[in-house]
Amino acid sequence: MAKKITIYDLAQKLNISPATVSRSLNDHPAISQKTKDKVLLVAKETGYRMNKFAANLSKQKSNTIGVIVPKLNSNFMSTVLSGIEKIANDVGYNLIISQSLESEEKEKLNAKTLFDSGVDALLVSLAYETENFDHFTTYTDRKIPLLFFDRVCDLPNCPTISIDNHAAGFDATQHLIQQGCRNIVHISGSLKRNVYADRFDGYQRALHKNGIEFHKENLYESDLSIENVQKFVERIRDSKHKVDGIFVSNDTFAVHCIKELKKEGYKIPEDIKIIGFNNDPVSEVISPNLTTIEYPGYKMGILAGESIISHLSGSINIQSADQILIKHKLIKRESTRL
Amino acid sequence: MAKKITIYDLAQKLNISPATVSRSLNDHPAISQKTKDKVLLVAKETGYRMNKFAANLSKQKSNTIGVIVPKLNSNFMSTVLSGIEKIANDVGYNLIISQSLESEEKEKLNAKTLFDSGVDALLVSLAYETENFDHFTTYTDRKIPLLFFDRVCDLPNCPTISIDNHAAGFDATQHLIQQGCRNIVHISGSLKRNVYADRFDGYQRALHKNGIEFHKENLYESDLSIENVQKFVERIRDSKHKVDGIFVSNDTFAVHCIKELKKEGYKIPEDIKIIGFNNDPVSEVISPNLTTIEYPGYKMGILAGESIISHLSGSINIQSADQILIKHKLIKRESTRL
DNA sequence: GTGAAAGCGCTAACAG
DNA sequence: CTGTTAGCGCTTTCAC
Repeated sequence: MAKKITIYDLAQKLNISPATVSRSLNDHPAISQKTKDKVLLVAKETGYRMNKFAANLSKQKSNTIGVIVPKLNSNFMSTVLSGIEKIANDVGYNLIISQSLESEEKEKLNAKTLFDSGVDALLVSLAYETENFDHFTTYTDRKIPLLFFDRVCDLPNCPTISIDNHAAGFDATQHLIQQGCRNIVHISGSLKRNVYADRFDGYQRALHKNGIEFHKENLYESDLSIENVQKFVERIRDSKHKVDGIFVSNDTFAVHCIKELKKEGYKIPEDIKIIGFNNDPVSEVISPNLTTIEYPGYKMGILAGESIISHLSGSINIQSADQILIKHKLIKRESTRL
Repeated sequence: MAKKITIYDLAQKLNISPATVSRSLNDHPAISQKTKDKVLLVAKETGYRMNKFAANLSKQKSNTIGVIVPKLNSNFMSTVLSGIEKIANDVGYNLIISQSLESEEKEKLNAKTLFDSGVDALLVSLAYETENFDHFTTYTDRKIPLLFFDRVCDLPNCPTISIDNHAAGFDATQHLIQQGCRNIVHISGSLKRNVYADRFDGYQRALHKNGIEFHKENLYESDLSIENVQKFVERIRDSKHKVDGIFVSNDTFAVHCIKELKKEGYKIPEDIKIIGFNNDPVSEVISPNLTTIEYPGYKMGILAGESIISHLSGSINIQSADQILIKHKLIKRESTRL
């Protein structure tokens, strides 16, 4: 059982040529059903497993898709991956997953490694840091399908999948305003990334539309790691103008803000209303429940997977660089109740 | 730029043999530094990228490690993966990750696919369902390193990495007893899996040691999906003997139990004390904070990665099937306060 | 419908 | 220290 058996072994056993074996195994039309059946049978009996390397080398494709994500261990990202994996697996593709850990350097490295590994396509969600996109030209140059999801950039001919962060940011802020907030702080991630920049933009538009002036000091930019919560809460507490609403670009951070604010004696939502982003499971655990924007990660994964697969199978023209926008939804809960 | 350039091209350009090029590229000791430098230079200039398939085919190894997990999208699992990925990436291995979605069938399929993809090693955390382990013999037969983490099984010569669930279950229960609980319910996952079976065992031992009789009706077995929360809470409410403590094998479930119990009018921890498992981030978000057992996922990932890598590099004898136990820790919080 | 033979690009034993 | 020469196992023209 330990010995590797090749198509030559099968050919010999059956007294036919390796070529015929190969064709049978691949269900080639020009082979009689009888031969195919014979081959398949012996293949099964002998426990034949085809050597992917040889096939790949010969065919120049790998049946694998590379994925680069900032971090594996976030609820949102692993949900997306789960969706991608489902699709890929269903159609017989393997997934090579790597994380950039928010570092541009590592992202470059990952891109290179995955290229060398011969992935047929690449899915990426950008690192916080990334400003330069040259490491992707290797792919675009050779027409290897490249698709960005969530944290996207607008490289030519690269499909993107995300929600309308612009509109989502607007909706979130508008909701706070409707609930009576007038001095709203926005806690954002790196504005280099579309997701945060767009939300911030939506926030500003909402303020503007309601005749509320935007104050620069109401924008808190950070990497959204919860070490910053304390600092930000102090900043809110010490703010000259009483803060009555907070729009946080991330549920985890929002939830920890609530905890910290409660410790400081604030009543949520009476004193300050808070809205988060993502609809992470934590948002329903915190008390008061967190109002948030639903960001359907699994669906995003499914769509990303399907999109890249259809590119690969050539059923869609790669040139038609589509931009898929997934619908978001405002989920009203206690943290912004009147 | 789009043309693929091979070692033959380099050889020709440099007027040396392809073999020398190959050796130089691989930093073979028997090549003069001068030649290496020349080769490397031209390689860089021409944008040479080695073809992994050819190398793999020739070397009969792939530099990839397969991973099968039940679900990608759980905080614990993605944390573990994050650790594995870090190690793998550091030493130049790729990770092919697939999920069984708790199905034995899918696990079998994944194992087969990964085998066909030529992974050099396999890491697996078992599905809920899995009862038969024959799909792994393909690996053991061919001496492909196989390692189980978290949800393990005791196949011969397969290293395992987990915590001492036995002891952890004991500690959790003992803590409840110390806090005055006498009628403790245990909410468990599938007892087919070591992690749950062992914890249950620890629970029973603790009861026994304290002279408390175990009642079968105090064991609630399920798949721990939160749809069951309501049902279980009703069962607790309607229990003949007043339940005063709950040991839940999973923080997410525990947290939702707390929410539901509070709705039912129970005071936590006054009426019922609760302890969870894993130390998921949610455990600190719920009010009252959840007492739990810390289960260091990242560390587990790191160790799993290191262990498999050292097997692969032959520095450790695969036969010495080690069992690595990671230390757990009781984290006391409000949900079990006296 | 099937076979012969030439690669795919790299590695490694064997010579020198 | 470097070159020669076989493969690795599969696919794929081009014949028959």
